[in-house]
Amino acid sequence: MGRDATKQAEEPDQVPAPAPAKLAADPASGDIASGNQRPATIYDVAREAGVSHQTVTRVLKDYPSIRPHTRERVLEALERLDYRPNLTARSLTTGRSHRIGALTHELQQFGPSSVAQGAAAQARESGYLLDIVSLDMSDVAEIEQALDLLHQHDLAGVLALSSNDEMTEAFGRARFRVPAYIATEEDEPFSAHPSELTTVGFPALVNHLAELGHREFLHVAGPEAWMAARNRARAYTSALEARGLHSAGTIHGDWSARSGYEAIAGLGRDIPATAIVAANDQTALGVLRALHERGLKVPEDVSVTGVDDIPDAAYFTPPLTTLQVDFETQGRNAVQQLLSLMNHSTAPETTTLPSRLVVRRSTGPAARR
Amino acid sequence: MGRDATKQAEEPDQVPAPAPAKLAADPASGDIASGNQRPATIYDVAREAGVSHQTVTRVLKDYPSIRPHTRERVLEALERLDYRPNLTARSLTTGRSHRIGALTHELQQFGPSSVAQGAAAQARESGYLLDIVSLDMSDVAEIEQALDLLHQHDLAGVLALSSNDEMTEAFGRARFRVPAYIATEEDEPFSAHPSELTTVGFPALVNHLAELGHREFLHVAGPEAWMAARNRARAYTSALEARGLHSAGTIHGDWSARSGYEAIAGLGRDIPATAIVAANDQTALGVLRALHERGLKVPEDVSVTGVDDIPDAAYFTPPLTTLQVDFETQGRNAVQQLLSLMNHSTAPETTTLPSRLVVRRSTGPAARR
DNA sequence: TATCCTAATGTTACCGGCAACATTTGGGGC
DNA sequence: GCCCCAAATGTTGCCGGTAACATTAGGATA
Repeated sequence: MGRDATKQAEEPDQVPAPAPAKLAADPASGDIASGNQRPATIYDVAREAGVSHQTVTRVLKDYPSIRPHTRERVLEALERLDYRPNLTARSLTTGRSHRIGALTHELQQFGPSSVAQGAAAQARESGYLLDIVSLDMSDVAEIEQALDLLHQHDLAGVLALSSNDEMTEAFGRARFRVPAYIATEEDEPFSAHPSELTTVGFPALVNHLAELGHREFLHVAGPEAWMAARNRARAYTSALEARGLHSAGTIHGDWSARSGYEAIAGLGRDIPATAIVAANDQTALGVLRALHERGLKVPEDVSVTGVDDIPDAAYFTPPLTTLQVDFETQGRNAVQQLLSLMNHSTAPETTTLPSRLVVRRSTGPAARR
Repeated sequence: MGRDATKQAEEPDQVPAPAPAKLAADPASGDIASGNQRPATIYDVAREAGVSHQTVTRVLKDYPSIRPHTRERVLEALERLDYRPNLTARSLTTGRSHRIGALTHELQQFGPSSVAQGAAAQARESGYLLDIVSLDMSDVAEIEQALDLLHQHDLAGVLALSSNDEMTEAFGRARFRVPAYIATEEDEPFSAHPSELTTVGFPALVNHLAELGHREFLHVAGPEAWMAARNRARAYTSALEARGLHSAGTIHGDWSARSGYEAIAGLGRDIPATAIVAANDQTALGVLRALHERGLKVPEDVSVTGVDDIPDAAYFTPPLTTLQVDFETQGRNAVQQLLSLMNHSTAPETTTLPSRLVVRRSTGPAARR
């Protein structure tokens, strides 16, 4: 991989570290006004307000029976000392933390990182922090080791943001002491309802292609061990069947442009389809490249579609027709599901934006063969 | 460290519907074999071994003076009860946690997410967990709110993984109680050493273009508020100057393909350069698209280069000449720097792979104008 | 005004580890 | 065999909250 880097440091009040560069941290030394060295505890507040620490707790939790006068004083003390609860201490007694562990894979990819982004945002809004552990999902042992690590950290729940069979297996084996949830794009049996891609996306995509006259399709899928890949492949197939069309085949790739390229490069002299449906936009990019090198024009000779609608897709050559996927909402939903498990409440009806078909220039009338 | 892994792409999943996917909460049955309901504490272990809890602690920390016989028994008890330290409790007393807060932006972008990935991996290998907070960096108030949240969570340190001026400002204002470190690609004054891009990458890139006969260059940069964008722009300029060449201008974009497209689309009838140096590959993709729509051929009419070497770059039309950037190592280094700050040890000499020039087909001999 | 009862507030214990200090060993020197 | 001291191990207290239980205070009642 490449390289390059830079960095620079910064530093706190008390750390006499050797920091090379310097970033303003604490210009002055004697902080009188704001920062007291150690953060205030409920005991400090109690002393300040002239009450017991328990009363402070009660005020903090809006306990009903507290005399207005007392509450007033406590609130003032809280304000004056700029009290912030120590979440660590709280977790220790309550046994509940406010952190959610999230396992993910290949964070560089647009999908997973978008899901993570959404999950992190939702977690934050719900008062949680998301601990992200990115790992090599092909190694069950590594996944289990990661789960073990998460356990020690006393999390409120564990989330699997992107998942393949290994992850499912590791999750199945793990003996969680906290709620755990696997977010997946797969339909049954993992999800009560079929995914938007299955119900809306692929049918719309196939419809679009069929109306352009295409009758022969080829699918370049993701890795078989991935639930999302299987699901998309299945959605592809069933959408074709629903229209009485037939797939000329499915080639498994690994979501990358390279694998899309190789899938097409590996075909014989003739391409057995007029439309190539890639499982994601990256793969489609590789397909476009391979077709270009074969001297085939898109969409005049072959139509190509992707899934995801990554920002770059609109700038491919040609711009890619694809299915939008709302990753961010997926991430948010996953967190909400987990939170509902944690609260033993019924799972909220999550809604995802429908998987919309975005038609660009990579699809056109089927070529006469 | 860096496993190079050419990646196999991957991709997330979508949680379309509510459907409690799979969850494993403790079946709450009688776990006999492995999992005891509550995890064992040092007190449990002490009882099991017939010693005091403090002796257990000593064994755990390899305290010197412990009779072999005693140690033996404690070790056995630890094993038997499958003891795992409760990190929360430990943090409470020691005042040090094993979590690092990381602020980042636009996690969907390849650069930031790769940095995050590397940082997460390094953190894990060092026994830490990375708490990622992804936020809108343009809002100083939001950054400060996030920092506040992080503070409550009692972290061992705080890291800014991708940074612009707002982030710097917020960091400067924040009164950290723990070490904090800003990872950035910028050279002085933020980094002791100039970045690899400045010393190696851009000179090599400009050299390559100059040898192809290019004399007129255009730079499509990242957003001005981003340190990395400024740094790359500066590296570009100084590399040109070093060869006595001159830049025809710098247009600021926002790292996206769209901004690359608009930068070129917004130019007048003539493009004032034979080589366009984009600040990153995405921007370059947009540039390629815009040139294509103008009927200009790459590299026959104009040469285009990027920076980052994202996996897709090799499949652009045409495949992109670019500078490799080792984001993962950047992330790892940032964590190491932070850890050294935390330990009051001298900052480790971090090494990054040099920024290598990857020549593909988007650059060629300068067109006669 | 004495009595009760509940509202209001205070005290104690505990979560699980760690550290300071206290106490018990055991082996060498005499 | 006795003493002594360092080695080996034990006890106590504390980190900052929360919860259970205890106590006090004040108004209503008699």
